[in-house]
Amino acid sequence: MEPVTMLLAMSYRAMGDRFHERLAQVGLEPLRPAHGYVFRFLAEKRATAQDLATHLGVTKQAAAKIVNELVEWRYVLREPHPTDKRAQYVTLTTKGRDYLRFADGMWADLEGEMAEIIGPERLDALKNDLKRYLDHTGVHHLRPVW
Amino acid sequence: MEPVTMLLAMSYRAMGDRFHERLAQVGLEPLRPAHGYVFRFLAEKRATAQDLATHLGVTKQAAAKIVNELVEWRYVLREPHPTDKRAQYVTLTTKGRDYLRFADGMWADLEGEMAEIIGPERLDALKNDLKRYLDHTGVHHLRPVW
DNA sequence: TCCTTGTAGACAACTTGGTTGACCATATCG
DNA sequence: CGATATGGTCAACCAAGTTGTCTACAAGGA
Repeated sequence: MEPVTMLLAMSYRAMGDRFHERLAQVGLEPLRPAHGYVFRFLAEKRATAQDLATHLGVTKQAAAKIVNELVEWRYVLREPHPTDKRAQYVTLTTKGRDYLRFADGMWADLEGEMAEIIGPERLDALKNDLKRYLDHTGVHHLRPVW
Repeated sequence: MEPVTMLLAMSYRAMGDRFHERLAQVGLEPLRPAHGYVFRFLAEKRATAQDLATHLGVTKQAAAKIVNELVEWRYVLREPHPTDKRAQYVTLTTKGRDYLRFADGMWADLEGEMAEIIGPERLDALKNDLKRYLDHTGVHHLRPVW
């Protein structure tokens, strides 16, 4: 029997691949997981590039690159920081918020698909088991660089 | 509730991190997942660099780099192909086989740890559910580049 | 046999997504 | 006010892959 590690990795990959397949079908830019992480972060609070860097667990330079891409693609825009003239806030555009809704819907679809296959009650049990494992091992935040 | 995708990714990462922690403790070279894949492949059959490339799902050049590292670190060695003067077989050294045993033991330990946390019967169910999902989505082989 | 076509492996240049280091302008604290 | 810390940018580097090219050998006809 295959080790759990493999099964976890493969399942994650399977879902991720299906996600990106559909992304490509819709003709969207090739967004990476890190971008999704940025969107979700920005949806909750205003943040500077440095805030994003901290949240993503990368250097500010790496975060700046990501922000640059997203600005070019019109998913986010920079606006002046009200009190700190060095800093700039990064905020979601309408396109950015639309993408986030779209992505959330798709993840939900994929999870629903899984529920159909293994049964909703098994899915629930599975999620609970994984959460208990994570709780025990003390992993609560995950860098989006996988 | 967090989406399954996140939970799968985080659980995989948690196990992987624990694995590499222990690797580092033992003072071994910083082997990546791809290396483990190579070992497991070589343990079963003799293979050329090209065979490995196909198995790993990367170009032969990328496979050649990996083989070079492993040769430097004395985990594998090259020997002439008996019938094809172009090709070379890559075979595990004793050090390579030792590593493989060590790694297998550690993965088993980590799985045992998970069994303790969520219960052996839940672990079993979880693995079965994931397998059913993978079966359904048609993912049977996974490239080690995650 | 020879000749064409295919393939294993090496070498080099490029790409991607990160890193470190240096710097400027502005903030902040004693 | 002055020393020190911090946000953002620029530039150089690195790691792990890619594509493209080349050589030597293999293999299957004509």
